[in-house]
Order: sequence, then structure tokens, then C-alpha cells
Amino acid sequence: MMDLIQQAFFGILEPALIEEIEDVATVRFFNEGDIIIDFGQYIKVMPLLLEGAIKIIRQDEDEGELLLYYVEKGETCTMSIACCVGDKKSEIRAQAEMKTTVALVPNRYLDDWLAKYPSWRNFILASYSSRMDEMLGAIDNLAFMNMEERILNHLQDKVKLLDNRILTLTHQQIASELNTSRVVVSRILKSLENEEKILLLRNEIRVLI
DNA sequence: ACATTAAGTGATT
DNA sequence: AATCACTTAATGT
Repeated sequence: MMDLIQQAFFGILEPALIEEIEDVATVRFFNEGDIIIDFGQYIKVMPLLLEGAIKIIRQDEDEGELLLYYVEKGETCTMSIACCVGDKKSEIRAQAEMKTTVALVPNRYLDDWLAKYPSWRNFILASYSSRMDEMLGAIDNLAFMNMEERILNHLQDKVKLLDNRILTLTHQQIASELNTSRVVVSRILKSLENEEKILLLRNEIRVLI
């Protein structure tokens, strides 16, 4: 079971560090839809993704939601690092997008390893940098794209993530993730279908392009 | 057969 | 693009 850590981080983190992670981390499993971290929670562990993917969601007081980005195998949630260091509440919700395995490292190791392992330092910096890029992507998405583009983009992201052109999800779920209404999603999906970019079935969308 | 949930649509703002 | 109100279709019990 511990070689999941090997498998996910081999080549990213140095062997000595991987061994140390194996010693101190707890491995946890989540099913699709499980909430891993919620708003307002204090984070005392940092998650390393071994298998699957989790989505990071921002939420407004009155139920408004917006998907920010996905965390995949071999990555960590940068927000949780910020929370660990600053002893702050979580600003986001992390929810399993599929069956997911996570290694949880108690935050007291975070500092030690920064000094001790160059590969850890690189890993943390690289993950800040790539998260920043994804955030910019999310902002561009909001600011410069219309709903049709946003929806198609979102569907294609999911296809890539799940490695499957057939998506099992409802219009309502898409609406929540993009913070719009179901009716709007339905109409746009219908028009995408007419353009032969997707195929619609109940609880299922096939992405053709 | 009935209730529930998902999706489609016209009209209005 | 959002909301309302309503219809239709699929699915679960």
C-alpha cells in the first residue's frame, strides 16, 4: 500500500524523502463526492495526491460556488500549505472528483523538509507556480469567455482529467461548478449538440470534439 | 401506478 | 444570462 507513494512521487521527490513520508504520512481513501477539506476548517495536515483527482471550489456565503482547479496525482493543494504555515482557516473546499487516495503529512514536517530536502523545496515552489497559472486560467475564463466557451472548456477539462469522452453528470452539476443556472446550461448544451460538438443523454454527455 | 429527479422551452427582465 | 413557470421524459419504489 505504501508503494503508492513511491509510484506517485518517484522522480519528483528524492528517495530519502519518500521514505520519510512513508514513515509519517497517513494514507486515506475517498470516494467520488467526498469532501476532503471544507470551508473554515483548520488544516493541520498537508495532502499529497496518490491517485485520482480532487476539485478545489471557492464558495460565497449564499451558496454561490465556483470551481477553481483540479489537483491530480503527484501534486499537492497549495492552499493547504498556506493554511498550514499561517495557521489559518481554509478558504476553499476540496472535494473528490473520483475515487481518490491521499497521503496526509502532519504540518510540522513541512518546515523541516524545506531545509533538508532540495526536491521538497522545488516541489513546493513548482506547485505554487503551477497553481498560480491555473488561477490565471480561471480568471481569464471568467473575464474573457462567454458561457458557451466556458461550458465547452469545462467539459473538455473533465474529459482530459477522466480520460473518457463520456461524462456522467447532470446539467445542474455543471451549473453549480460554473456558478450559473441549470436552465442556461441546458440551453447551451442543446446548442452545442446542434453544432455536433457533443451528444446529450440523460445523466450523460459525450464530448465529440 | 405514483413520486421524484433530470431536462426542455417560452416568456419576461 | 437569469428567473419563472410549466411541460415532458426517465427512473426509482
